[in-house]
Amino acid sequence: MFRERGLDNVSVAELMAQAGLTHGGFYAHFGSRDELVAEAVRFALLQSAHRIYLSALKTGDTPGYAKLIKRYLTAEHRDNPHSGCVLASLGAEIGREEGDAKAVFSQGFDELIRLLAKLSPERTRSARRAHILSVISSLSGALILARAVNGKRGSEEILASVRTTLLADEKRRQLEHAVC
Amino acid sequence: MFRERGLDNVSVAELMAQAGLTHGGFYAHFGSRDELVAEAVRFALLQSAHRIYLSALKTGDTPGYAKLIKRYLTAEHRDNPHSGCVLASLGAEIGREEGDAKAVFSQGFDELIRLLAKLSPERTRSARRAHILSVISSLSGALILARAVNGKRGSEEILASVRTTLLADEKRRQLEHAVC
DNA sequence: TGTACATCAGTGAACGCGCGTTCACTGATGTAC
DNA sequence: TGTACATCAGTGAACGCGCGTTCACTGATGTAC
Repeated sequence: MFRERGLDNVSVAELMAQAGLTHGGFYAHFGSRDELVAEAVRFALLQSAHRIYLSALKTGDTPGYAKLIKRYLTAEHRDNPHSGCVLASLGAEIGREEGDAKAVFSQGFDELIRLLAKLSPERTRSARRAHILSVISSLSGALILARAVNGKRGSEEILASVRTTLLADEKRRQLEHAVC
Repeated sequence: MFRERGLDNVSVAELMAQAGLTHGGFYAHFGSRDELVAEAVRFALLQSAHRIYLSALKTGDTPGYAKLIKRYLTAEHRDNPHSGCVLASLGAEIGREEGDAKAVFSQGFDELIRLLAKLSPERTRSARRAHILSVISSLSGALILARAVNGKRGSEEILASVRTTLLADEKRRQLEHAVC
């Protein structure tokens, strides 16, 4: 619900109703709404990390990041923020948060990068991190813009453009590696 | 104020107080809060477009997009969302909006891309658009992540990594152009 | 097996609060004569 | 130049509403004896 509507637009009552309960019982499970937000961010980030990593695992001769790029930048992902990447749906809002949510995000994000860095073909650890950070930035930025734009045409153009450009960049990168 | 706190976290009263007025007078200027939000998005987008274009204009032998990348991915930009790029600060929230704000954003975004596409060295119009869309996605995504992460170290790593990777990608792209 | 009691998730009314919006009113400004 | 009036941005109290949180209470479940 948070990923779909934003951190501010989900009330405790709605959320409890969705769980089939009434609002009062909420505080038997969480000390405050903020506490739940932090927990939700942790869960969504772990879920995203898990799925991103799985979809980026190499199979056959397709490099991991190529699969990641192709699966991330789809109309289906764009249209289903509720189950999609939390970086794209809540990243900006988490940046404005000050409490636990931001700390939880930071830690989870670092774990995600560490995980994904293993899939980069770069030679040094820092180069692998830089590579992955760049890919992740492109992907989340593109998804955000694809969601912000009105109308299918412009939205698809963003997804397709970034997908193509990113894959071409990765190919050139590989070529350079092969030459050197 | 919207770019700094998000579309939901600015009240009409606060906003009017900031303008040195009382809240009641608001409706002598806008029909509703939503109307103001749309107007604010239009203003911020025009401002961003203007500044991005100016900073991306070629000077001497530095390509336009290289300057854009270097100026966009700075700690100063990260720490000043109130005057910064609206794609990064409000993109995700605009994606959830349904009314005028989204329509206004879509139109302004298309104008921004058309403007920036002129600075791309690609040969065809669609290749220029694709190139610019990819750069803009990377930049806004990176800035969002740099803001979401807690602590200077991780945040600087994101900015530096994406800056370096993007500039290297652009160099490879140029090289390929020179060879072909 | 049966009884008394403790625990605690869940209920639903109530709270104080800040929100967007309305509205009767004010008072400075500009216009008509 | 002076007077009467219209206009309208701005004021501030009031509205209905939904919010996060509290709290006395319920009732099912598990434990002690």
